[in-house]
Amino acid sequence: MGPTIADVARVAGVSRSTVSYALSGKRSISDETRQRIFDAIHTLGFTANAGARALATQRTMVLGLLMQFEPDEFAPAMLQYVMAVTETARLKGYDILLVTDHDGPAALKRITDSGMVDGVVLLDVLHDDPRLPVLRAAHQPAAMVGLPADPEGMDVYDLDFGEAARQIVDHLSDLGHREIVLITPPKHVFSRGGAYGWRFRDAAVERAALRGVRLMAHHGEADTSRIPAAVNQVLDARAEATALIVHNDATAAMLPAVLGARGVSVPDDLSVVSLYSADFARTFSLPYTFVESAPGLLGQSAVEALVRRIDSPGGLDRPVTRFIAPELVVRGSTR
Amino acid sequence: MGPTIADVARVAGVSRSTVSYALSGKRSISDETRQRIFDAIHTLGFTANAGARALATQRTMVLGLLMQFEPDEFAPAMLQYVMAVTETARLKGYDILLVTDHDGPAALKRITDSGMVDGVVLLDVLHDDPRLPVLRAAHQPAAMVGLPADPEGMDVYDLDFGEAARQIVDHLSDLGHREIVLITPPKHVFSRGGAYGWRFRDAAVERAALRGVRLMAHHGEADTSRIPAAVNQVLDARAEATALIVHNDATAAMLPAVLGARGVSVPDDLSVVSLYSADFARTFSLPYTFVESAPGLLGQSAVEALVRRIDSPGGLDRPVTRFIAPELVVRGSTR
DNA sequence: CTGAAAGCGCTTACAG
DNA sequence: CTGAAAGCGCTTACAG
Repeated sequence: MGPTIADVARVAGVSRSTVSYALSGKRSISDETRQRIFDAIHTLGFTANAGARALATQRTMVLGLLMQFEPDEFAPAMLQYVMAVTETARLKGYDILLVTDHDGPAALKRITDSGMVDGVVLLDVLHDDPRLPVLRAAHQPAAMVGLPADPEGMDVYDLDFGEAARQIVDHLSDLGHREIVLITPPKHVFSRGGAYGWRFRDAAVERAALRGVRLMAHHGEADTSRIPAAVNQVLDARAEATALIVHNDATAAMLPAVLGARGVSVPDDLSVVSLYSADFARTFSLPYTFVESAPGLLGQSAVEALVRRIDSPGGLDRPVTRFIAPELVVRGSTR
Repeated sequence: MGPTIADVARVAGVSRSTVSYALSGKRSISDETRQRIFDAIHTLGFTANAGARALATQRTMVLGLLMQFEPDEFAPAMLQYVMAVTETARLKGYDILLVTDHDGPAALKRITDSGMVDGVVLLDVLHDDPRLPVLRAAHQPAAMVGLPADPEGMDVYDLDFGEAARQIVDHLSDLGHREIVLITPPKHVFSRGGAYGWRFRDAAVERAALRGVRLMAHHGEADTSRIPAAVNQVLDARAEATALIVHNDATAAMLPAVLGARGVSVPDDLSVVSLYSADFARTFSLPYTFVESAPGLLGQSAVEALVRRIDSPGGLDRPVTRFIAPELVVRGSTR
């Protein structure tokens, strides 16, 4: 195809190894020689072949990004992870192989065994994620977003959902609310093993009890077309509730329309707090007080940890589970 | 790292070439030998190294997907292209290298010159797209979604926006509407060179003139937080209008809330037609009559064309520009 | 039906 | 400061 390192060597009148060293800077080269080499590189338009380099160095400079677009998932939020991951990877010199196969374990095995990537980022890790056994067998560096049951040996980054729930309940309780409704992620998120669902809910329930507040949790509706009816139903059933916590992107996105149609004004009739990213709020023009879910920070942290681990193969530092501290952003939807 | 083809050969008691041929099926092998080979492969857990294979075959089985997440873009719609592209690629045996660099031409040159991919899919191609010169110089198979000024030598897939506009105008005109407002993509889409903006608008204007209908085009607002005000302003200025055409995802997503707040009921007070994908409509629970923008079909077609071209390097068939025929889906938001 | 060997395009000890 | 050579792990003509 394009020119090879041999062509550059010939034009510059040096050996291939010298060209290689000029490229990598791994040994000193006389100014004059280096000049000739880079001139040759320029006139030929040479770029090193990635495959050959990977074969020789055992490094592909590619990271795998494993995610699944569940058909029943609310996709817009996923995109923010993708953006953060690809951007951070590029900053560190890596490209991203995007893997969305329905069969996650098989896909992971494929890209890992064939040496296509130097490491993998797993998104939306489940409590008992079927990809983890594959990962452990593969002995590939990995970083994940989402807390598995057994994070041993893995770098895990996730929001501290428990703390997020406590902050929100405290905030509402401090304001005097005594009847709170919580809309959690849809049922299938729980049964699939999305731990963030019950980590948030259980902490909210516990904290509410501690503070003498009544908090009732309801599953959010997965089918967007049925969300308005579902929200209305919950609100009807809990007429005494003065505050609503929404831990579900799809419901949050539709809430202004639903509450508007219902004639409920926020925060006069109802205080509302949600959990999502500021970007998400902007896209959907959501005005609610919220806890930042920090997809950008999580994606970035995961990639940085992964790259660090790739760079120190010995494993200098032990793998960590790190919880991002949640941050409550008051926007005036509560009183 | 893992076992190599040499390990398999040794265990099976054959030569490396025989193992390779057993894998590829490119020459006949005795049943007994093949059995021994696959046994060895299984017990060793062998998977061919992708880099080595790519170096030998000049094929990486990876496609580059080039897209930009413009900060001012409404991202949710982008995701549907990504899903269609990755899914179709996998079906054809390819993986996807996701490239989102802000400097598109440089990124394209990088992955192309280094031989990381066998071909590229360009999304959101502009009228005078700076990536095209790079592509032509690279001599890499490519397929694009979005119509460039000069598609010569390129496989281009795009919706027939002109026809979409005509169908919509005809539909409204047939229903008796004589005053129509069109909200186009934001101004920056036009100045950036997103041809779909003016292809739709110009066709709508022309068709309206032909049918004796007044049609006023207004740029959509890019800043989501300012969309409600912008829509209200347009509607105030065109109080006589009985129909609204929305060619802007962000505005469409917020339209139910905006019209609801305004007390406008559809289709009694105003007929509404939009242009988006059915998936998008579902995500945002949009009830409007619309023309399907077909991101799934476009992404799939582009990948299939790309793979075809990769497989027939001679270039058996000439590159084509193919417009997907738009399809009007009546949902009862017009009368 | 099978094997020995060259080659894909790099990197990196080993020598000088 | 620079070069010759081996090696990374595959594939594929060339021979038999």
